[in-house]
Amino acid sequence: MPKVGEEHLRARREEILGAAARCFARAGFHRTTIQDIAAESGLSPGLVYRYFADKEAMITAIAARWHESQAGLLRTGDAGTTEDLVPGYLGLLRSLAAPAERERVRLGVQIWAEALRAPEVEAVARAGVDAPREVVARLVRAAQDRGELPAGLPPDGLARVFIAIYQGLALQTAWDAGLDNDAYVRAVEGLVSLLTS
Amino acid sequence: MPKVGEEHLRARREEILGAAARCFARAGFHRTTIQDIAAESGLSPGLVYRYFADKEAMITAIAARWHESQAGLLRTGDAGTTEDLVPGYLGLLRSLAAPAERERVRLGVQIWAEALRAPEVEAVARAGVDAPREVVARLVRAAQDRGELPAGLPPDGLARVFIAIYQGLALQTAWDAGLDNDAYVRAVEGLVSLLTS
Amino acid sequence: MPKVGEEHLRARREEILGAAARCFARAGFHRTTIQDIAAESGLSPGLVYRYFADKEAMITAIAARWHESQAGLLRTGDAGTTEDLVPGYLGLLRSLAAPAERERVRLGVQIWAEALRAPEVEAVARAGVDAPREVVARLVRAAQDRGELPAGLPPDGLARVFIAIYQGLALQTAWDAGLDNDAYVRAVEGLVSLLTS
Amino acid sequence: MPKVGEEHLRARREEILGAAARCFARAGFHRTTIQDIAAESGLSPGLVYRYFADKEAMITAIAARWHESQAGLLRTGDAGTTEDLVPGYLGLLRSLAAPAERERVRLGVQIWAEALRAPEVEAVARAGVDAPREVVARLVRAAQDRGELPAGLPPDGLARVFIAIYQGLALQTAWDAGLDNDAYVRAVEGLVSLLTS
DNA sequence: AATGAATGAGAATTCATTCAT
DNA sequence: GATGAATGAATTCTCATTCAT
Repeated sequence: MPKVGEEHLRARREEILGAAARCFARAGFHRTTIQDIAAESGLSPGLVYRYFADKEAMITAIAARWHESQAGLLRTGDAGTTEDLVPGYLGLLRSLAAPAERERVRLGVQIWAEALRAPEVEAVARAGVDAPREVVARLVRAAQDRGELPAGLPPDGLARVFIAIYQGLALQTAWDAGLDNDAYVRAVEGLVSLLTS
Repeated sequence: MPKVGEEHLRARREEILGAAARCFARAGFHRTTIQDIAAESGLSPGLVYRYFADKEAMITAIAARWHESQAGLLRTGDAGTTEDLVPGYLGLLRSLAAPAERERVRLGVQIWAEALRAPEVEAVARAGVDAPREVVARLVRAAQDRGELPAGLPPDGLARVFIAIYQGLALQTAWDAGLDNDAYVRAVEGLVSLLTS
Repeated sequence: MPKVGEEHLRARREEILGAAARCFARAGFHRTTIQDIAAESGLSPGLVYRYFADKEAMITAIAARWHESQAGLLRTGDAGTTEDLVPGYLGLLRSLAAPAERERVRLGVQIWAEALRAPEVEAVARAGVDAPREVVARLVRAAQDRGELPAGLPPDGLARVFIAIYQGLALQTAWDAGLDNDAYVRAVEGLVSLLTS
Repeated sequence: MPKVGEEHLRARREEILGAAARCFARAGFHRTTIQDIAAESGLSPGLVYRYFADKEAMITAIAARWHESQAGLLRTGDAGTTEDLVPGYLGLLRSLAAPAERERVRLGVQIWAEALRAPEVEAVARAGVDAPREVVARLVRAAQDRGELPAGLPPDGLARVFIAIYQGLALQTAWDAGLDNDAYVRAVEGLVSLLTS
């Protein structure tokens, strides 16, 4: 009986998504064929379609997976006070330099572009930005109330700026893996310490 | 005699690129067909190939054109002192909210992703970032020498951060044309004034 | 002991054929997948192949089954004299209007078309027409001998005409379940009574 | 300039439809591939799609074409009085035996089956039956008024019976090109002369 | 016997590119 | 130069059939 457990199904799905992520990171969504993904995952093309309705669905799943893991990274630094937040954020920026993150970073940029055309991907991308933005904005407001941050700064705008600093670094890293991540992070650190002093 | 031909050639090329830019911004590089571009420009598909070797060449040309116009925007605020630079930079951020910029912004995001796969596009994109980065880094260094900026900050890193703040806003604007550009710019303004005070 | 196996085998086969008939009547031979038939019969796709060599074999079996049940209907009115035959024939025409016959009628039209390409189906279809044709022709000849039918009519041709009148009604009913079956049968009745008077 | 006249377009379309008709008559709609049609018409697969949106559209066009030519045949015998109609009808029946009609007849049967699944084909098939039915019914009514046909027969039913006699002969001819068309027609002739005497 | 996951050949369709006119 | 018809390779997706369990 090839009846297979729930977890096997899930594992298979992950296997395919992993292969797809590697292909997509390497060649982009549109230059990657289903055959490529099948070959990369060691499966047959037909089988891929038992797990995903079509290529579009795979792209959406990849985007969702990407933002989930992103959310996981964010939660690491998700304490509650600004002081705890800052080291987490800087760590997040530093992590972009890790060679293991190369695939993720490249994938992220492709997803950003894809979000402009695929509404499902857009929804996922937007949610992936909105959630942390709201968290950060709330923390900024709290810090302003405590007098730890200048009162004049719009919390939402500031949150967006910090997200942009992350996005821009990701983009620049995707283009040039050898960029000086440390100089970047130190510049950000300097800015933040000006803010909180 | 060859002058006219040259001019005409150039004009035609621009015409086609304009049509291509509209198509690409709308549907992305890979969902846009040569037939779409021909239709949008009012020419025949065959004629497009007299001006561009292939689709790849059109994408590269679009990317180059994009970074050229970007450079043009940057030059506006390219005075020499930090004080002149800041209003220009803030103006640049504000300009992203203009409806007329919508196409440019969307196109930019697509180019960022394309740069990951097409070396020619990557070269163009990298140059488009490196040039302003060096300009800004030089200005930062000068300002640090004059004591107008804290000495501890790595000029290159700081330049990258400002570029990231632009890129991230562009990305967020591409996704959501209705975002609060003003709040963003005020947050950046706050950061900058902390820096320069 | 083999009796039970035999019975079971036959029953299973019938079960599958019933499911296949429903699917085929609904969607045609070529738009119906083995998976559809498996789902409709509550079995697994693999199991279907223990009872039929391939899809072709199922279609042939369906055609055979159809003509068998058709033969059963014909036998009802298969007495021996023309007088007994006529009510049976008219009853057969009337039966086409029954909602329960809808599936059979639709299936029949599909089989007619399939017979043009599959020699096995053709053989079955031809036999299904030839047998009643010969019966009717024989009866016509007998009636002509008894002087109950005009002598000049070719018995075989007339038999074919009556078959055509059935086939055509079946076809028209398959297209439009709401057609006026009664008017049709009364017209046929009129024709027949002219013949036999 | 490969700009091509309207008539060339039309001719090309007819060319493709002709090739498709041959393929469809031979192998049925679903065993015929677009490649087959392209090969049969001496064109490339891609070109077929400049003339037809998809395979479905080709099938519908084939069905429409079939019924148009059918209507042409009918008009031949479309005089106005029953007396003129009868020879035309008998001629129509006889024409089914012509070898040149073999393709048409086989195609017709496939269309009948296809009409059960494709609404567009159904509409075409229904119109192809309804129009002559109404014509015949009107003529029957007129003949009844003139006392040339028995008054008791339902005109519409009788018209359907004559259509069925045609359809059934077509079907039987499709299966067996060698059937005795003459015997069939003489039987019909006998029936008709009983009716009108 | 039974399952249903897995296979992979095959079919429809698209579209970059060419080329006859 | 210009056209747009024509090409055909490439790609997505389906589904009959097999096979490990």
